[in-house]
Amino acid sequence: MTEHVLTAMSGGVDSTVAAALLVREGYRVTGATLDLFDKNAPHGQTDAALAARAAQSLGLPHLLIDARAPFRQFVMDAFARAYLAGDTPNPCVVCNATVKFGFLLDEALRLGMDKLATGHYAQIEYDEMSGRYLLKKAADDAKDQSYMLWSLSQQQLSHTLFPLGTLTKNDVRALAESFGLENAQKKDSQDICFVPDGDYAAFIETLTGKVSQPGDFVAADGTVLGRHKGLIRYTLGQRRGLGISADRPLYVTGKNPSDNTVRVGDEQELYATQMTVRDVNLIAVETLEQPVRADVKTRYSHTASPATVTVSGDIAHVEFDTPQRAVTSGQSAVFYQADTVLGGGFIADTQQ
RNA sequence: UGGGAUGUGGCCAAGUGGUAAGGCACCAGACUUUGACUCUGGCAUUCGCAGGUUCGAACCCUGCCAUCCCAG
Repeated sequence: MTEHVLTAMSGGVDSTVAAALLVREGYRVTGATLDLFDKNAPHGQTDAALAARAAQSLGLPHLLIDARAPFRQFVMDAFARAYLAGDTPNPCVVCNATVKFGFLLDEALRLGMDKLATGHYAQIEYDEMSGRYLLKKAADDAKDQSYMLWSLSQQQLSHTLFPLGTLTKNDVRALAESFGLENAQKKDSQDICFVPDGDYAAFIETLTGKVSQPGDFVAADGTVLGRHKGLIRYTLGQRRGLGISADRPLYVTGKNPSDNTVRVGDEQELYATQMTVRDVNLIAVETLEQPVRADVKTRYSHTASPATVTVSGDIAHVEFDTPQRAVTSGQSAVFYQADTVLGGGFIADTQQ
C-alpha cells in the first residue's frame, strides 16, 4: 500500500522539488501550505498562490491550512517575549518544533496520512542497532539545516521525510529546471518570514504594544559611552548600529534588562569557554550517563567546534576546547558527532 | 584682560610647500530559512574664516573668529 505523504509547500524551489521527487518515487502526495500570519502585502502573487500553482503543475491536491493561531502563540509571541527578557531567540527553530513538525504533522496524521515531508536539507536514517531514528546533516554541507531541527522527537522523525537531504542546491535547481518548474530560479528565502522588512524590533513593538526604552551603553569599567535605542535592538557580539565612534570597533558584550543597559567592549570580551544548555533533546541516544565528546554549533552559520558535553536531565553543560565568540542566550546549541545530530537545546547562559 | 595651546568629513586622527593616510561611525551590496559576525564597495574638489607669498599652500606670512588651559 502506497504511503500518503503530506508535503509542506511554501512556493519556493526546495519544497516544490521535494514534492516532485516524492511523486517520482511513487508516493501518494498531497501538498499543503501553511497560512501562518496575515500578510499585509497584497501583491497578488502570494506564496500560497505560488504553492497552489506549483502543486497544480505537479498534478497534486493542495491544502491551505490555517496555522495562524499556533504560529502566533508559539512562534511570534514567544519571539517577542524572549527578546523582552534579554534573549536572542531563533524563531525558525521554534517554528519547526511547534508548528511544522507539531501542528502540521498532527494535522497530517489526523487526516489519515502516513508522513510529513518538507524541503529541509537534512537526512533521517533509521538505525537498526539502537532502534532509533537519526537526524543527520545534509549531503550539501553549505545548505545543511539540521541545526534548525534539533528538537525533533523520535515520534516526529519516524513520520518525517526530507527528500532533499542527499542533494545539493545545484542539484535541486537542476531538477527544478528538468521538471519545468516556474520557480526554478526563485531566490532563496531569508530573514524572519514574519518580518519581511527585517525590522524585527519594530515588529515586536507593534505586536506587544510596548516600546523598548532607551538606556545607556556602558563600558566594562562603568563609563557611559552613549545612549542605546532599546534593549531589543541589540544582541551579543553586535557591532553595527551602536553609533559609538572610538579608535577601534566596539561590540555588544552584554545586556542587562534589570537596569536597561547594554554593555559594550572589545571583541576579546566576547569569548566564552563554557555554557549551560536547557530544554535538551537527545536524538541519537536515549540518555547520556557519561560526558561525551561532540562538535557543537552555537549558531546556524557557524562551524561546529569540539567540546565535552555533559547531560543531566534536560540540562547540558558544555565545555569547549577553545573559547567561542558571542555564545548567545536564546540561540540553539546543537551537538554533532560526525554527521549525526546527537541532540541540542537552547543556550541558557555562559561562563568564561 | 594678560600668557600659552589648538582649530583637517559625524567622532578621533595622519599630513609641516607638490596637489587630503587610517580608524570609528554611517550608507549600499554580498553572505544567510533566526539575531549577529564577516566580506566587498561608497563616504572631505577640501583642511575655522579672510587676505597675502609662491609655478604650486592644510602646511609659510598677516588679520579675524572659535575653543581649551594658566594667571589674577
